[in-house]
Amino acid sequence: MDEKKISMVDIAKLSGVSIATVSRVLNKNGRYSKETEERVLEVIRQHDYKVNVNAKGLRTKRTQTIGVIVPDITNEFFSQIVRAIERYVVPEGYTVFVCDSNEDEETEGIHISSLAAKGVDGIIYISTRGDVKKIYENYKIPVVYIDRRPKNAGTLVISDNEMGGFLATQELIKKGCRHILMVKDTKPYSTVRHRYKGYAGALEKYGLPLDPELVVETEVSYAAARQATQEALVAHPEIDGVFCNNDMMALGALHAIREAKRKVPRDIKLVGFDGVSLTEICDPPMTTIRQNTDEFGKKSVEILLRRIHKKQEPNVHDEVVVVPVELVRRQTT
Amino acid sequence: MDEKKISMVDIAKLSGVSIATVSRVLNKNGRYSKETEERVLEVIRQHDYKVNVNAKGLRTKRTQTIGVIVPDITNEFFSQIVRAIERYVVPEGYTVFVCDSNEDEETEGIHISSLAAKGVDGIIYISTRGDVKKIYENYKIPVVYIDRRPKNAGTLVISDNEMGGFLATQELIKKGCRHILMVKDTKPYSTVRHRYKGYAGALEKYGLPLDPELVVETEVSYAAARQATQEALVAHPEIDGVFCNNDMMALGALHAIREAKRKVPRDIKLVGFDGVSLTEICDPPMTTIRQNTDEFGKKSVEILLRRIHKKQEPNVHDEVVVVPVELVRRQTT
DNA sequence: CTGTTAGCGCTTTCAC
DNA sequence: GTGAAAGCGCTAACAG
Repeated sequence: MDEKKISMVDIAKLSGVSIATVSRVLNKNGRYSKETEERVLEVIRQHDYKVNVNAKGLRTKRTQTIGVIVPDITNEFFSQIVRAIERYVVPEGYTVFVCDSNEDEETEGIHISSLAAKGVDGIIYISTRGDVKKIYENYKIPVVYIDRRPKNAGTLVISDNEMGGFLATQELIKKGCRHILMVKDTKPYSTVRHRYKGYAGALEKYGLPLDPELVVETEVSYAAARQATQEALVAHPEIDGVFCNNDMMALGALHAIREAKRKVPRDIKLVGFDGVSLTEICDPPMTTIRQNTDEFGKKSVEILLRRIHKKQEPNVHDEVVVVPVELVRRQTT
Repeated sequence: MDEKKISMVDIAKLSGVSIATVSRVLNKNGRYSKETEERVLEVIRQHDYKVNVNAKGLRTKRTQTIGVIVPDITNEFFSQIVRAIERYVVPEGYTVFVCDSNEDEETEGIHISSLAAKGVDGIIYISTRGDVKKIYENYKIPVVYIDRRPKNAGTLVISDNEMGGFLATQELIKKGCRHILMVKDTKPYSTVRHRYKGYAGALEKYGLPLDPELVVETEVSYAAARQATQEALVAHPEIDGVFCNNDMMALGALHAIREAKRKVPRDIKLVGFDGVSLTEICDPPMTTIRQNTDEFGKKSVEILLRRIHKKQEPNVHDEVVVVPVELVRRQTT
């Protein structure tokens, strides 16, 4: 009834071999006969035996486990990344610890040291910090940073944010906008800086002046962006295009524009950033810059696993993978 | 430079005591003097020592780890639950494995056996299955089911879905609706059944007929709900209220109604279900039934930890916690 | 091809 | 109050 969990010793006894042989079969290390293999495997199957990952990890210093730290799992953009990471890592036999930092540096620290204590084989990290401590130096755990680019990050996978800002702004310009408002996040993330750079670059390329009054900073939320846009629209009635730092903010802008009795896209055109699902289902569906979250997952997993398996000396040289973004043209431009 | 990871032996040596003592102060097991404690703790702090959870788990059969299985992490409702679970479990020293089943039964199975192999102390499980295998019987891992109620689930934490259906329908009736369309999910989940029951119950209570033609089943997506609503509106122009199985579907309905040139809430009123963020930011903001995801996390963690700590004999009696829902009145009613 | 054996880092009797 | 020592379940020499 309450038989205790079956272990390798049991399997060994039941199949009449030594535990070493069982271990070899399990790990496909060779040096056993076809028949032994079959017998052992059969016994394992019959008893639904599973190796104890703890014990294994204790010996091998591998846990088949990775940690993922995200700022906010309820943000669809981040949950998409988590999902993509899972998609690529589970088939390789890994399980993922998901840690939500709540955009809080201290919480991040707690998560990191807890992940270290659990002996994760690697970490994928979207950092809230501007400057990251050297996790690899401290814990010898390979880390891949994604999305944001903090100082001291070694390996990272990021979107081509500058190109995104450029494409968004260019789209507005090509559709006839001459006075383009950019609604920026106040946070000093690299993503924000790069998108702004793209915005400025596009203006320059098309010979439009960069009016600092048309660049407003605001907290990254629907409500804040809505209000900021509303105020900007009052102060600068000439605005005929808006580029927002992300989709949620763009939705705020959309509603502010509507409130101001201006028509989208007739009077004012609008582009968001990220490509989350709300851009498809808002009214009208929104033009946006889509980030390739699947590729984020794929690339970061690929690099992390390579490092874990030491095919590449960890953090010997920094590696930066830039994932292309894509303009998704819909009905706000 | 490449000093290997510090272990309990090192701490013991450095503080001039035995490893047994170090272990005792670490676990606050008593039987050591105040001074020893301070000395050991100081050394631990200086060297930023962290216990090896693997080794500890090997001895104690506890990993300070729980698994959470969700159907789709990119669905805000589920990611909110994950977040709430984390919020309550991390302070207790646990880390959570998040597993996305992609609404697929086979994937769920893979996750479960992988979680078992990792030796999680417990599992919180939103199952896609109608009937669940007895995880506790097979693996001796305590499980708390949440949100959905599959057959054979022991302990579970669910919303008062029937009450939700009732409240939604009652709200529509009280605002004057007489022909209320219900857009249901086709899946046979308990949540769907109960919401329907509440809908029917409200109609009955207020003496309105239950017209089977006004109950349509559709895939759970924005697009499907939009189309279903559109068709229903054509077939039944008398419809003056719509209750949807979830918010995403309600948004589809909202747009179908607008497409049909009917005004919300003037001509047709609308209530969703879940209370995700889109209900606040759609236009007009939507009346909905809010599920208390925080309470989901809190209660399920509470019960799970109680079982893990054997304060309660696991699954001896089934326990059902029903979390109240709440009508959030906004501008679609 | 197969078995023996020494630990991995920790908890927990059992002595003192 | 403290230490010695026996494993937890597994891998990886090493010896045959």
